[in-house]
Amino acid sequence: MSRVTIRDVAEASAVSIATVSRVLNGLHRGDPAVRRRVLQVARQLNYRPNTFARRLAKGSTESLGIVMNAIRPTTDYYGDILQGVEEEARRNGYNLYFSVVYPYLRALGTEEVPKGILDNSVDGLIYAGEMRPDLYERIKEASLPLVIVNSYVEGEDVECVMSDNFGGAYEAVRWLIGLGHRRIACIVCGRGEVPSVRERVEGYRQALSDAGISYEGEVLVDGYSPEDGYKATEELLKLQDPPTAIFGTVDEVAIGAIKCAKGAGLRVPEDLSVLGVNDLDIARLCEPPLTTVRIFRREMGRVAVRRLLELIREPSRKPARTDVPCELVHRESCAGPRD
Amino acid sequence: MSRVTIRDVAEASAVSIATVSRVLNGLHRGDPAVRRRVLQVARQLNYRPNTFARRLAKGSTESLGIVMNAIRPTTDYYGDILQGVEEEARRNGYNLYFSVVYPYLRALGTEEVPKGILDNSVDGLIYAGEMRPDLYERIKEASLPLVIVNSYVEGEDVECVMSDNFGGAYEAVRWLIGLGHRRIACIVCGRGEVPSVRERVEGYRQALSDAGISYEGEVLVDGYSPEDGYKATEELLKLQDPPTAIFGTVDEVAIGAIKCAKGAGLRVPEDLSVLGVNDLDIARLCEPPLTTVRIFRREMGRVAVRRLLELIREPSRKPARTDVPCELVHRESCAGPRD
DNA sequence: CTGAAAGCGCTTACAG
DNA sequence: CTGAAAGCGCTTACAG
Repeated sequence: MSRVTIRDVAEASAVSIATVSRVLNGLHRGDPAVRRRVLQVARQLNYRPNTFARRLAKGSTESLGIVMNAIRPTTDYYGDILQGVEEEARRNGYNLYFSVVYPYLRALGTEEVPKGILDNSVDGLIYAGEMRPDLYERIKEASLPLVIVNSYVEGEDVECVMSDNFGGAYEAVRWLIGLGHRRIACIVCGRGEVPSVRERVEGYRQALSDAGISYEGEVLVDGYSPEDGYKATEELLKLQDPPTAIFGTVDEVAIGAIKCAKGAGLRVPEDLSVLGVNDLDIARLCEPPLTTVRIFRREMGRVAVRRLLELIREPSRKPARTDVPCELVHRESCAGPRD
Repeated sequence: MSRVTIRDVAEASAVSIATVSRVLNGLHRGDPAVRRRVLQVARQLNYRPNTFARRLAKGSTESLGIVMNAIRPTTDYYGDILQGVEEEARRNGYNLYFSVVYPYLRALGTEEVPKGILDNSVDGLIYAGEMRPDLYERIKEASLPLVIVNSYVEGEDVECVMSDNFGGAYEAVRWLIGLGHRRIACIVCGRGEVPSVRERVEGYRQALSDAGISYEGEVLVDGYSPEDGYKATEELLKLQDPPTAIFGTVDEVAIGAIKCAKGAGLRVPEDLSVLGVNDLDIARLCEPPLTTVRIFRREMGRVAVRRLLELIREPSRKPARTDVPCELVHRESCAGPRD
């Protein structure tokens, strides 16, 4: 690219490269006229320092890496996290390397790990989504500072940023109970195997039991799609004691539940209340608009970067979990039960 | 991070650092036993070459940058482009720097340009979205190889990757005409000021004029949201000769149009056909599911990387435009007109 | 084939 | 305060 180096600037300003370096780094304490001259020459020559030389000399990369493990990193969920991470990284003067872990590569038995992320080109790593064990091992080997977003590693002491899944679910279901509902069902995505969903289910259970309610309304589904929610709702409506409200552990299944209910001739929310989690864009657009537990995804991304920078500065710090609070968003898919 | 250098590996294997370097780069032609030994020692020592030293020595960065200019880079549209770019960059052994240009920074008068992207840390740049003039100037100054996705710079010779907006719109509207529609309206997002929308409108017009139809049905709206589509449709339905079909230049406005029509007591598609462009996730989920012109966003991202690598290898190549073909996706929001 | 050495473009003690 | 010099960790002609 640009072929002008610090040497060119030094010659043209009649000073040493050391002085140029100092001026450019704001470390120059001498004659202001010299300072001004160097700056002007640098601008004139369109000088751009070589990042790699600088990093080699300084020993720090001034870069972070983000790795996302999501079938599709383009949904609101991961996309918003990414944006939060980018914002906060930039605010702190860090570049950001972006990479994706493709689940299908694992299926193929490939050990593919993002090139350049584990090879010293980064001061620390943010990992969003379910952690792959092989990757975790490599990160540990490299003793790379790490923050996981929206997941963690069972039995390992690792820094992570989550939303307050338990609290959010608990509040939401308690509110449903306050509306008069007793028969509240729960659609459990991914068979409840993922931490975030599991925690939401726990919040749901706790709210019921704190209210002295016992109701057998949990349905496990494999995925996270409207179709999954649809099927689960079909089952639920066949129950001898069908629910008056459904808590979907994810907006998508809640939307599938609405579709199914409407197809069965039920009105939402008059005949059936439906509640989601996440507040994706579609939650606002569906009919009726979905009442849901909002998760502050960008904030989670920002917090993750802050934690990571702390970890980089103080590697001995004990890893901890940070919960970003949720918020119940009232829209039109919930009301009191009729009976 | 890792403190073991090529020198350590050399000592432990009793060879020179030159040999280690050759072995590690697959350039070693000597004794296979030596090769094996070096490799083994490197693994044992958990040696990771310092990327920055390597890049400084080689003179190439093996990195690309992607800059996205979107209010929210997390929608399907830009998210999918990003994923395509990441895939193809990785496939070619390149790291990817990610950055966002925030429109509000421009509004604030800030000249904020992604740090580290223009300062030699990248071999080339992919820019998705509307190009900011100040940024374009800086990229030109740095003579950084550039590919723009989903936009271009008026009057400048710049490599770009677009979807075939004209062709996609043309085919879609022609199909609507084949169904028997004559009064086909068009909701023009962003007042038609953005290239992609403008091209879609041109395709719409051409299809009408090729069929000998003249109908005054274009409505300009400011944004790209369902609300914009809703308002536009209110206007259209008040017309003395209301349309029997509406072509939304973007899925979101098409969805707003459906909502408005249903609210006004019209059935979709029986009383009004609605057509979108993009095939976002919501197109499948709304009611009725939206017939739309699918844009292959990931493919656009992949193509952009290929073009960029060509440009890097052959900087004298004349910049050109690549169109990724679209595809009409038939769902349930369109039918023949009643009258 | 292999090693000693120069060089990539910076930063930063170290003298002066 | 400022310059000459060493050093960051690699790659790669250049000799041998």
